[in-house]
Formats: sequence, structure tokens, C-alpha cells
Amino acid sequence: MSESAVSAVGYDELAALKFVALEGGRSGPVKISCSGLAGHLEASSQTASRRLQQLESAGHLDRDVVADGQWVSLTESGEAALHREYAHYRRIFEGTDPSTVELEGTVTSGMGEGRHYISLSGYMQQFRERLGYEPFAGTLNVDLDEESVRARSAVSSLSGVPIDGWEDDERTFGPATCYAATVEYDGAVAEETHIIVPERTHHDETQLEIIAPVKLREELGLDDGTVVTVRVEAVE
Amino acid sequence: MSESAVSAVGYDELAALKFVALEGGRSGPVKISCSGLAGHLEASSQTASRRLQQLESAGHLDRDVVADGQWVSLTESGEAALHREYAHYRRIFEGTDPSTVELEGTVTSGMGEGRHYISLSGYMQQFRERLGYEPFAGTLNVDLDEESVRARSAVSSLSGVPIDGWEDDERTFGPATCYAATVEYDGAVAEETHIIVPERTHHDETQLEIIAPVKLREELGLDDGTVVTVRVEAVE
DNA sequence: ATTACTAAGAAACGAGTAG
DNA sequence: TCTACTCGTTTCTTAGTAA
Repeated sequence: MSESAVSAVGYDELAALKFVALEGGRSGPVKISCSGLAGHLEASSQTASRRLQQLESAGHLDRDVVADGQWVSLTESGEAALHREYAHYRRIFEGTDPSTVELEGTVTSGMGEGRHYISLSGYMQQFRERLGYEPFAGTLNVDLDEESVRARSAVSSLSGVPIDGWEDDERTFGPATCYAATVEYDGAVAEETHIIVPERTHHDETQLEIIAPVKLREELGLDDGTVVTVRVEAVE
Repeated sequence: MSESAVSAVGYDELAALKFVALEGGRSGPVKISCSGLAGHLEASSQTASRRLQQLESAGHLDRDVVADGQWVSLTESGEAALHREYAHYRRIFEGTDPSTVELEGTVTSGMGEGRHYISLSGYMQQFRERLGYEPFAGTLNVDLDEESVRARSAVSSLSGVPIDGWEDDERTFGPATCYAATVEYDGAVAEETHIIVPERTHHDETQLEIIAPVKLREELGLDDGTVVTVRVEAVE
């Protein structure tokens, strides 16, 4: 039905991914051997090998197969998948729903494509209905700092507002998710904003696209290079 | 190889167990329908039904099938299984190994069987070698309060000292795990103690059996009914 | 509406093997 | 050693059905 590799993996694959993370694959490539993985998974090394391949094609990890093993590291998407599990367990044992993710980054000029996309009536209508406002025709782009790039995976554990995809005669426009957020700079806070995260594409993981009913650059007095704090919040 | 139902379940089953826990099955029976579970698992309701059966026969949950659904609740063992996963995720995302579980309960007279078992040379030798002391010939039994009974499942996420089973001509003696602990009462603390948890048996989940090189009742001035605090710690 | 069988079909597994 | 292929076999899944 779809041509691209899907990011749906089963729980067995997730267990393998968890193993990689426990070995340190979150911060950089770690050397993994299939037989070692197999031991932890209580399966054959063939199965372990397959698990890593599946995770790779699901986009959850990057692999570099060398002569005597393979170097493996988690991708953003892999980290997000694990974080969703983590959020579940936190809810079970602590009763707390993760409610805020705090990110920092510098304001930057986007390519201007954000402006184009959000202006499309197919999206705009949903913004009005589901976010309760009509966004200013442009997105605020924020380049996340290194720490925030990693913390970003926690966003997918939050509840967001789904934006549906659609297609016209010429092309299809993918679905996305909006997460309520606040943007703060120098004591001034914009409360009614959302970050918008395209669902499918390998969009730039280091950037945040923010929409709001007002022009945030003016509202908060932002320029390229300004460091802002973005707090992403769960809805409801 | 073994006659009894084993508590080894796959990750698909664990996902179903997690769902039950999220629905509230940790504190008491919740009503689950297979089709509802199937939706979350992205599988058929038949598969969902099977998952619950497997979890039951693994001892991870109790079920009460009624006309229009089933009431399901987690067992100690099921909760422990989930907690082990939780511990993994905590290590991944917080970098912290859970190191202490604090339990409270009242001192009680055991049946005296603990005294008998730990005196057996097959166990006693391992205590000497692996715990570094020869336990006083008797166990201190502690009846956990309600909250601690539930917190107890966290113990299995800690690292413990394995005690092997063995058999002689007449019968077999099962393996167990010792967890380092401290026992505190009225400001006095016994540092060198271990709780001992038999592996297989459905031992009383509400009781703790504690061994130590000294007679704890004398050392700390304990009597039946005394409320003590037991801190179970990870080894190393 | 449930849960849970059975049986056909699909998917996953692991031994063997190659690179 | 390592990874990853093929392929026979086992296991798991699901549709249909019963209770």
C-alpha cells in the first residue's frame, strides 16, 4: 500500500532495540554481536540478525556492518519508540503522565516552505477547527541545541492534535501532529502556539516548526540567533 | 522438562500485560474485553484471548471470565515482570539503576520452617561463600503492610545473590535469591542482613524472610507486632 | 454481545551454508 | 569469528464456529 519503509515494529523488535539502548546505543554507535543479542533475546543468532535488519528498515536504528560485528546506534525515531514505552511504564508505576518537554534552541530562518504548506486550505481548515485559531502564515523555525535534539524524542509520548493528510489531483499531502507549546524569550511568553511535526517524512530532526495565531518574531521580539525556550505540553 | 507452568512469556504477552496494568489491573480486577485489547495490540480478538490465557497460565494474572467479558487483575509475578521492564527503561532514560526498595511490616512468628531450610548444609554452604557469613539458625519473618506488598514487586528488578537448588536421595530443594537489606527499628539498624526469596514456589507474597549472622530479634529488640523498616538494596 | 475452540493458512524460526 | 542468505519445519495467527 505504501512504498516507504514503515516504522511499525513488533514488541520483539522493540526488545532488541531496548537492548541496544541499554548497551549505550543512544549516545553513539555501539558494537553489537548477533550472538550476544541472541542470548538476551533467548533466540537464535539468525533471529537476532533479522531483528536488527527489521529495526533498521523501520528507521529505528542505523547500522554499520563490519567484518567482525556491527556498529549500531539509535535514530530519533527509535528513541521515540522506546520513550513511548517508557511513558507507559511511568504511568503504571508512578501514576504520572509526562506532561511537559522543555526544549531550547536558536531562532533560524526556515526555507519558507513551512509558510507554503500551512497556508494550504486543507491544512488551514483543520488548524481552525482543531487548534481553535488560524495560524499566522509562516512558521517559526528553531534549531535545537544538542541536548534538546535528544530530549525531543520525548515529545512523541505526549498527546497531540492529529492533522490529517489529503490529496488533490496533483499530489498528496501527508498527515502531521500538532503539540501545544509555549515559547519564551527574555521573560516574555507566547502561550498559544503549537509545534507541528510531519508524520512520515524524514524531516529535519534538529529543527522545530512552530505555528501561532500571531507573528511570533514580532510578538516576542525574536531575530535569527535568538535563543528561545519551547515547552511542549500534553493536550487535555 | 518441568511439570509446572512456567513464567516465561514473550514480549507480545508482556504488551498485553502492560495494557491490563494501564487499565488499572494493578490495584484490582478490571473488566477487559478481548476486542478492546485486540485493538491496542493490533491483532485479532482471538489472539488477544490467547494472550490473556497465556498470561494466566504463566501466573502473571488472575482472570474471572463472565458472560460479557472478563475481570482481570495482575498477580505479584505479573507486576514484577512489568517492573523489570520499567527498570530497564529507567536505566535507558534516567541513567539511574534502582538501588533501594523500602518496605514496612510487622514482625511475626514464622512456622519455623525457615529455620529448618536455611540450616541445611546445601544452603548453608552457599550462604557462607556468597553472602560472606553463616546465618543465625532462624529467619525473621515480617508481615508486609498493604502498600509494601505492592512495592515488593520492585525487588525483583534489583540485583541479588543467586542461591542454587540441589537434590539429595529423597527430595529436591529449589533455588532462591538473596537480596542485601537493612532492618531498622527505633533508630537501631542491622546492616548485614538479606531477604531470601524462593524462586519457584508460590511462597507467601505478603511475608518477608530475613536472614542475618546474628539473631535480629535480640540485636534490635524486636517482638511479634513490632513494626520494622526493611530497605532492600542492589548488590554491587 | 462475550470467550475459546478447530483447522487452514501465513509468518517466523533456526539449521545449514556462503561470503 | 562475523552477518545474512535459503529453505524445511515449526509456530503463530486468524476465520469460522460453538457455547
